[in-house]
Amino acid sequence: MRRSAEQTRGRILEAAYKLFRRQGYNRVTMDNIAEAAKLTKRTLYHHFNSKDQLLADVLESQHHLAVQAFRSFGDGLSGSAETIVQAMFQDLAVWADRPRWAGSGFTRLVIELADLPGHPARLIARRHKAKLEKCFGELLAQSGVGRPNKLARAVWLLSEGAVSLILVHGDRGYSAAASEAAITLVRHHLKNNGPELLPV
Amino acid sequence: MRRSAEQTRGRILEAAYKLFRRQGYNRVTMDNIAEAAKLTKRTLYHHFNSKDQLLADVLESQHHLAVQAFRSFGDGLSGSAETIVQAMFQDLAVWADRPRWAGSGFTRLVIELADLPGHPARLIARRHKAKLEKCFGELLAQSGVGRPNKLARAVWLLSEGAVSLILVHGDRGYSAAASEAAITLVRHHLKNNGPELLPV
DNA sequence: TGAAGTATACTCAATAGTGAATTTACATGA
DNA sequence: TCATGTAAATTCACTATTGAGTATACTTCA
Repeated sequence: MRRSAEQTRGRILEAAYKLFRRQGYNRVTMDNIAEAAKLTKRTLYHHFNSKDQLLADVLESQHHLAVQAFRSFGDGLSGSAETIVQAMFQDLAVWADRPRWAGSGFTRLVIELADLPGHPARLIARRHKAKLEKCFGELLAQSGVGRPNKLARAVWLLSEGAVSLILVHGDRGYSAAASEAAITLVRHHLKNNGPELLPV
Repeated sequence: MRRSAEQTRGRILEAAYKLFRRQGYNRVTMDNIAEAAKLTKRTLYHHFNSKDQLLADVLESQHHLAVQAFRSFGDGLSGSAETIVQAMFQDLAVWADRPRWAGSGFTRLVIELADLPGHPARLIARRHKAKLEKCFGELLAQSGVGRPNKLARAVWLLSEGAVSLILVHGDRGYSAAASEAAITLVRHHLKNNGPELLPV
């Protein structure tokens, strides 16, 4: 089955991501992944050198998917900064409401590996979060707000906080609270940094 | 050494917390803990039935310590809501600046166990976070602000977000951004909910 | 035929938990 | 006051299992 290599690889990445996202790194075994991808462990090792390597590749591929998803989310919007932020938290609420939701796979894995600063997965996760924050800033810039990156960061903080606290409490109320606080910040920001007539 | 039981137990709890906080649950072994507490694994099992049980007891004891610490933090303050919030983020910045800081042990463990909703450690962590948020609300109430719990939650979200993002990026700039956003929220809140002349 | 892909069946180390014996500190009786 | 019984505290050496990674052989397609 020479031709299916890429396909097999994809199937493994997908199965591995599902498991890592839900159960973290340590509690997922290579056997689990093999079973989920419907092949044997030996085949897994044919495609990936090690568990760490697999994790890194999984995050790399998810990174691209997430950036794409964010871009298409942004393309669907074309309103004020307030509209954008509202849509974002709306999305968060829907996302966090899924049955066995267990937070962002990236955040989860970074935290699990928090004491291993040099781990490749951490570097990828870091790049990922930075990229999304940047994309969000660009989206806000398009809406014409001044100092978009500053606003993006503040809103991003609320969103990350909401993810953490929803996980801890299982209470989606935190999403609404974060949304409200974010809107307040947006309005305040608009007053002080004004919507620029000529977006930079 | 009949009398030292309580002492030994304490030593174990302390050593276990240090390890769990830094390395999470799965990557810490009972042997590690025994070694850190300078005793054998069998003694560990004399004091605690299982690793899960130990984790639960560790969090329980840390919960009490953290609440005490927060209370004494609160007692040292007696200013406006703005002062309180500023002090809080100042504390966060100092805390996160410690050499091998790895975030809040509670958040970390909850996230690691995110897919095990019934785990006793999660219930304790949940109670813990709720309690701290409540204490924070009470502190704000003392400063005379209206709807203190609402403000507390918004600020708390920023603080949790900052912890996450500092962990991901190792960049303390997030603490400053969170602090600034929090101050903005406080001022806005004071304008709309006014400092009540007669604190409820 | 040959190389990519897959399977069976293994190795070796690590780890949660245990069995049984040993030591220690205190309470009690003489 | 001092021997001594006793239960708590501790140790050493073990089991059973799990999990990352591998040796080798078989299969399929170009």
